[in-house]
Amino acid sequence: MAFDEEALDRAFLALADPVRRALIARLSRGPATVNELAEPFPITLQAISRHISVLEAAGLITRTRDGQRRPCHLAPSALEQLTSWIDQYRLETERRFRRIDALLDTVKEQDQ
Amino acid sequence: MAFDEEALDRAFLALADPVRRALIARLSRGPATVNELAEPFPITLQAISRHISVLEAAGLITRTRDGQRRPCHLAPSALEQLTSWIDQYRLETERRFRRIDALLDTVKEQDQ
DNA sequence: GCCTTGATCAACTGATGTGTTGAATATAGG
DNA sequence: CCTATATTCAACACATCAGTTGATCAAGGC
Repeated sequence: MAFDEEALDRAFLALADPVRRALIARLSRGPATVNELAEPFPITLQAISRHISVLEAAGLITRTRDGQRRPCHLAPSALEQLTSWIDQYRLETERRFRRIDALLDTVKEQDQ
Repeated sequence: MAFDEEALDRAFLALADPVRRALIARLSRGPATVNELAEPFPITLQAISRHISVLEAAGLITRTRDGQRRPCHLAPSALEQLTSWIDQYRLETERRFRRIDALLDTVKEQDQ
């Protein structure tokens, strides 16, 4: 289930916020409930709840049910798809740079 | 020069738009001017010019000068920093998953 | 049943993003 | 010089985002 354009929009937009990135950092160390996630932040629980919804809609986290709690879990496969998207262009550019360097070396050889 | 929080905001926000991602895809195949970049899109040149400014402010592209043209070049090192940011949390999560799997295997052994 | 706790929904505000049009700047080229 | 080309600036409209407060829903514990 590769990301379509709208899913990429949602995923990158989700990462474009320091609070949501901090939530991801926290979740990389293990699952947590909404209350646990909200605790370190100076903003309301409702604001954190909405940040979590954004991360979930972006596919970056999943949620389970534990009584009245809704624990959040990081979704590493979604993160992996984002790095793949970025890397395809980064690697293409780096390959191109290497080809240019090689060409310049060839010209320099002929110059001698 | 690692990305600080605001630089991450700008970089991920820059990627959270299909036009800007298409510009990056185009630039991965080589440098291009504003006019060249704008050509495939149904929006105004000014809108593309601003998208390019966003990419430049995010550090994802650099610009040179060629007479009246301002060619754009993709900056692979900035892309690399973004994948590094994502990967630190993805890899931590995957390590944690493996530890849990190993623990479950141990329990299963003892159960037999 | 009833109150508490965990979490979400709804409505509103202020800030920011994305597009437009029209004007301005700067370099190229005859 | 003068005009055409490449690009940007400025001002505006419209949509979306991030935060707030107040109300609501759902599950637990007694």
